[in-house]
Amino acid sequence: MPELPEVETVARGLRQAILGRRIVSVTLGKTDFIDDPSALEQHLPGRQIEAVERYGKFMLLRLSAVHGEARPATNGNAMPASLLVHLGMTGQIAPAPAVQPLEKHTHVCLLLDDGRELRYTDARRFGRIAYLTKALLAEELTGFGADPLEVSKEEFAGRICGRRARIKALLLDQSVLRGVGNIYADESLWRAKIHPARLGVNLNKKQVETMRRMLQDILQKAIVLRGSSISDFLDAEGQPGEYQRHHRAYGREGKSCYRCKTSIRRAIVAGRSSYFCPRCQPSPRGFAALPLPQRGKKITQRRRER
DNA sequence: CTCGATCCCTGGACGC
DNA sequence: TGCGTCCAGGGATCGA
Repeated sequence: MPELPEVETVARGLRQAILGRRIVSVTLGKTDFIDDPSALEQHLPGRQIEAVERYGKFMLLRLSAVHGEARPATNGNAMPASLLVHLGMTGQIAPAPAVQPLEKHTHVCLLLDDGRELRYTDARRFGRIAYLTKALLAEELTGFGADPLEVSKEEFAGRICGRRARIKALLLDQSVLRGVGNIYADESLWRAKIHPARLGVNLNKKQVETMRRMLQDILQKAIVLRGSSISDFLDAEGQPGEYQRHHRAYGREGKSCYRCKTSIRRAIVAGRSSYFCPRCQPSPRGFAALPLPQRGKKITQRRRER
């Protein structure tokens, strides 16, 4: 669930909290989501966290070179490096006093030089952590698409127009745009009044540009509100975001459209639940929404809104 | 090139 | 109360 705004929020929090700290030691729990667990234990201690960056849905902790002791500098392992962190669905990363009891599903603890630990918890372990040298990082980041916040009108059009894939699939494709996930795809499609199942090739220039502007506007507003907390997203200070209060489509099946009062419907597009207004966002020929679930379902969520 | 299906994983919602 | 089932979904992978 963490998408661009949530990851940006976490990265900003981390920047405030741990910049300049040195990693003293590494403790690992389950490691099946870590590229090379022993590389963390071997190469993180002694390095300083010099920067925290976001790249799409990834966070990059930039690490200093290892200095001091003469170390065999094989494979550039004493050189500056990065810790790549993807939060997957349920990943959380935040500093805590080392004496504080561990949350359930804590799988990585980086002891810092100020007595705190940078802790990574992830119930579902859909996240990813990797220690990467400069060369490996460069390789890792090739093939990603444009930053949706920065992408120009021309480049965006170039990446959408002419494609035979559904617009929803294109928005979710990290090699087209980096950082957009299910929530912000649906929200921006609703704002742009475009059905998620429309094909890129069938959208006109004006629609594609509207799509880009709505996407950028929504992402910016979501960052200001520190992202959306649907189930369990918390930022680096352990605070939930507020943007879920502004959702107009995502998760609103059966509720009325904020523009026209028609019931929001759901369909599976690009393998994901997609929420849209059947009136504001007319579907392509022959594309049917899922039947509305009978009353009695999702009482809790229905009541919780606003 | 694009598609859908499948897997990974756990907690929470739901039905009986 | 408790148990089984389904769903959430980013990303990798595979076959069509």
